[in-house]
Amino acid sequence: MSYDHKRIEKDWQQYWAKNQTFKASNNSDKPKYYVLDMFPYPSGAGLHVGHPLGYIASDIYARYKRHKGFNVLHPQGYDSFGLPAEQYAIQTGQHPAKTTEENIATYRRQLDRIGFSFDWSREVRTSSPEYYKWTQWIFIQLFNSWYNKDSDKAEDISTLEAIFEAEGNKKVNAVCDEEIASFTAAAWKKFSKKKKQEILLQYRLTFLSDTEVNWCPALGTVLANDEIVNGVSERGGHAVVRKKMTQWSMRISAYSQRLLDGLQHIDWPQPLKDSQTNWIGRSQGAMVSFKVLPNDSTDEKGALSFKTIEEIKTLRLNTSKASSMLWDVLRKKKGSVKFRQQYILGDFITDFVSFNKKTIVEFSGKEDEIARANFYATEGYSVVYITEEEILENIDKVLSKINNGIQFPKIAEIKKVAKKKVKKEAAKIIDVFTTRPDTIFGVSFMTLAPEHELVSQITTAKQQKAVTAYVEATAKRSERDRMADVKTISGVFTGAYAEHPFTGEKVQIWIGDYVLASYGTGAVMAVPCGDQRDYDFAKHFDIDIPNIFEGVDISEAAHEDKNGTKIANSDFLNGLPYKKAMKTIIYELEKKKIGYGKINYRLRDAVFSRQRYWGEPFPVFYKDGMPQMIDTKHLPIALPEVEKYLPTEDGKPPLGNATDWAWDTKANKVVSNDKIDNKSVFALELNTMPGWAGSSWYFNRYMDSQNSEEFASKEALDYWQDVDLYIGGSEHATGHLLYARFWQKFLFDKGIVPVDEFAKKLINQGMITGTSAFAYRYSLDYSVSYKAEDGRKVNLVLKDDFFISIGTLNKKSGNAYDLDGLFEKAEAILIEGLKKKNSSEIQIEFHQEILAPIHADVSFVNTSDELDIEAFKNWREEHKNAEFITEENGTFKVGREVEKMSKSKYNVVSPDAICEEYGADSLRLFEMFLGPLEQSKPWKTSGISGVLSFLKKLWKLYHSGDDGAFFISDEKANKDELKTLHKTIKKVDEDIANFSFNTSVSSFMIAVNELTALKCNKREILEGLIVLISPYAPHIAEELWSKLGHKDSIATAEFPVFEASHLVESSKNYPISFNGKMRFTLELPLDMSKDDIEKTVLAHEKTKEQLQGREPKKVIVVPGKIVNIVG
RNA sequence: GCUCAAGUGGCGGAAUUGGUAGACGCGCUGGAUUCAAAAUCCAGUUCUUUCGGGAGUGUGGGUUCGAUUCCCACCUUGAGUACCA
Repeated sequence: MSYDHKRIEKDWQQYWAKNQTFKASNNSDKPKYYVLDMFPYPSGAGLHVGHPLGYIASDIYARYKRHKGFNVLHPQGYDSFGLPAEQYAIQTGQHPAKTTEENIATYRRQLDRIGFSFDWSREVRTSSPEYYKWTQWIFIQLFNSWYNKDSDKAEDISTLEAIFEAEGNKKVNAVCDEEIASFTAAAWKKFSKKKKQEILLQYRLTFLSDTEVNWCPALGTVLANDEIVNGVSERGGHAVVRKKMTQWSMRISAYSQRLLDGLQHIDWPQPLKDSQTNWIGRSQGAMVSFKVLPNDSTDEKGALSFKTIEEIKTLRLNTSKASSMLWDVLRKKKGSVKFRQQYILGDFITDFVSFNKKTIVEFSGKEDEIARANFYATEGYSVVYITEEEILENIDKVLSKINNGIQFPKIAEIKKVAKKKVKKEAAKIIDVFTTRPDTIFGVSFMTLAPEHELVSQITTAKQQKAVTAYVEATAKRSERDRMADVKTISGVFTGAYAEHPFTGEKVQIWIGDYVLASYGTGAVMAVPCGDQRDYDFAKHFDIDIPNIFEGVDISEAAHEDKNGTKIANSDFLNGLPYKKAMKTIIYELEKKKIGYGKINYRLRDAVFSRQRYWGEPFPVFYKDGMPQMIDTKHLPIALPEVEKYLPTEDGKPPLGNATDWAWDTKANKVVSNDKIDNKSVFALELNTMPGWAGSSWYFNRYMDSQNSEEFASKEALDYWQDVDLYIGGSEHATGHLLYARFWQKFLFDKGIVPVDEFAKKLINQGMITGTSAFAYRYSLDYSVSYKAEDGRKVNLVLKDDFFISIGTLNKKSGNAYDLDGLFEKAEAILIEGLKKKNSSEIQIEFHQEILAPIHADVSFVNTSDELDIEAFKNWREEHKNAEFITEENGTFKVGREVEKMSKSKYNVVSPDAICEEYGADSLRLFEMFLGPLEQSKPWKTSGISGVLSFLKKLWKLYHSGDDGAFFISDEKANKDELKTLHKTIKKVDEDIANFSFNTSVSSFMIAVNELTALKCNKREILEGLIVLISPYAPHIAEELWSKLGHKDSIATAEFPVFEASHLVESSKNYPISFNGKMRFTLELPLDMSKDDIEKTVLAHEKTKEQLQGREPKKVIVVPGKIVNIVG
């Protein structure tokens, strides 16, 4: 009976499904073990052989742990919200849920075929309402929480309200918006309900704010930082621009330090930890305040000159094209909204104003913007800023922006502006963050980001023009441009000066785009002698470079090394090394109240809104412009049906197309938009959650995935605790893996989960790349000219394509293949043809020889790299008549190159085809055998024959009867057989502990080869052997196990126990080396003494031969290991 | 630029508390079986050689009786990051 993988694998897969062999129990006497894979996004293309690599590894581990007596949780599910299904919906109109459902079915079929031991009863799908009910629930928990820095954890918002009630917000130490005005308990009590909500919103862990976001116009959505690669969208490579929008954000920054600290307690790959550390970007330093000196000439920054009625009339006539376009639309606005153009309000002329809606529409970038904004704010107007470009680009969007502004007046902005007004009246201060406050005496200028709010206020009249031009130029430059030329130094002097806080000297204030508005305070104190960028800037603009380092030459470059140098020319810091100087200066700054020690993080709060359809809807409605959470007992808020999946015409997200998307607070259900009255029925949030929402907590849901009452029961959470082993790709380092850690810490703070890190150990599996096949096309152009009978000269241009086999190609020297034979042939054909035309003078000219590699589908290539020419010809019309120049033996060899596995490169190999031809066990073994799990390695189908023949040999060991019948002897095993078995047990135990699966496979091969040589068919050996192999090749293992007479699945059979006694040897084959080079070996007893070994070796004739009469200088004997003779 | 990882036969890779480099497999070569092919089995396969041997783990140094393994410098490749003050 021969090995029939198809029958065996089908039978056992059915058996496992029927008996629920891998269903994990939530209570067991066994110790628990949780093995998790990163769940897949079910794409339309299905799986290729690269995808299951990690799943196979985790499955082997899970099965191994079951053999070792653990209660194993090994679940699987789908991260099924996402862009591709939505893009497909936009193109075809097919509902993303349907596409997703179909793709999941394909995935499931493919996964089942590989024989994974998943507990499918716990499957989750992020897009199913039963699941996202709890994603919404977590969102509400975040909304109802604030971060208390004193207790260093998230707390319920009610504790914050209690504090406000009792003592106002002065003593509150929270992670919150930076600009919150302080208030007393009495003031708090007097605030309106709305005002209270506004204030609380600034403290919540998920909050609404106007943030600069990465807007991708092509995708019509906002992207997170980690979704942008090289300045373009990760998906599709579309341009990304900065844009201000009202968005939900997650206050992940509150957890910066804890996310950093937590890394020390988890066993994750160092490169991954490094990249998270890098992403969080902690830097220790100090905040320092610099006072801006008043400008010498104060007249030019004063109020606006008043304009006469005549002037205004002229203004109205001379409006720009964009302005008149907008006015044309605004004047027609229906209902209560009535706009006026160029209307005087106080000292200012508004662009457009609506009195009854208290809304002003202004073109951005007015010179007196701050003064205006202050005035408008104090008068209670909300301002919508627009630009000419926006109008010209899409006037409908501008209109919807204005509508939005009317509907939801921007509270935050009014507040900020109001505060700015207060600030403006006081002395202007530039705050900077620096990691080197110890170099403060080396400050010779300051640089502000062009976007810095003070720029417009401090610039002198003389510099105004240059500064405005520079600010505008920078704003226009895309992120990509700015990134592309890092080398160019640019900047402009503002004309203003700051006062050095210690020396009192005047320090020039510049603006420059090397300072980023989004990091620190958007301003730096420049120390050219200690920072290369400041140095370059100073050199470029000829600014002083004072040296404050003892005995360091700074004539060529800045001195950035902080250790081993002492500070000089720095008053009280003179002679101090870095660490002491840091301490001293921070002490001085704090004493003078002009600064303080501070730790800064690069990690930004995460934008949580997406303008998409296929994502979790927010459980949020808007009342009086303020977001309100829907009571958790009414969850889930199901995704509404829409007719179109694109954004609406007025620029709202796709959910704006839904007709039933309003919340009835009396009936507590979603109702038709018609019913919105803003009394009891309100508009629901139109954004959806980002892709990372559902994946940030799914590992907890698996513990109790069918629970409809709770996120997961306390018992389940307490039992499973956390993931013991998590396997997935390294591409999620700063996305999923950071967000998931953040949510876990939050849930831990709230007492919902028992641990604050969700995965103890994580392994990044490498990528399996494809091996593309190439046929080389030789393109030949030749022109023929001849004189026809009538005397006319005729030119013919002909073209021929040939494919050349790589072997033939390589045999030829030089860079081009010698095509003499072909030319002759072509010539003959032509001449033959032309003769018929009775031409006399024929000239043939060969023009071009182009050699181009063409991808050939890897399925046309056999194990010896030979192309199936017929299949290749039929594949593409243009190759149908091409000629093939083959090897001498008539075969056609393709060229090979390793590339990423992708459809467009025709190198994708599907696991289905492999399972069909070689079987799932072969696939599993081969993927492991390819190389170390964490390494990326190329797939080459030809290699799989090795593991298949291993399985056949294994099968034969158990079928040594006549005609290959199953035959096992109950005889006692001999020493050699036991040695082979126990050697293998030891190796496999070690390998699995080190996740070195590739070497276990080779030790199985060695074991089977040895046992075959020993003609071993003994139960004592073969029962143990098959349990060893079962995690790797479970189907054949089950089959042989049942043939051995077992009624139960092999899944929980006890793993054989290693006994060292079987490996004890009595002698050792010593390598005898001379000067470290091994020359021969010598079999000696292991209990021989050092001296005896030395004597025996030196007496050996081969030693004498090697020494050729010389006396050995030294003899090194390491018993049991080696003998080395130094001559 | 910075950070990290890795460089070993024709190919995937094995060997590190420093101790026989190339396990295991692919491919290739020869042979057996076969009318033939597939499958299977046997032998060989780092390079070089005057068949005694010699050289050899990216390059150049160093430590050591002994280095793929440890140290220093450099080169190459891959990944991440990008003016982070």
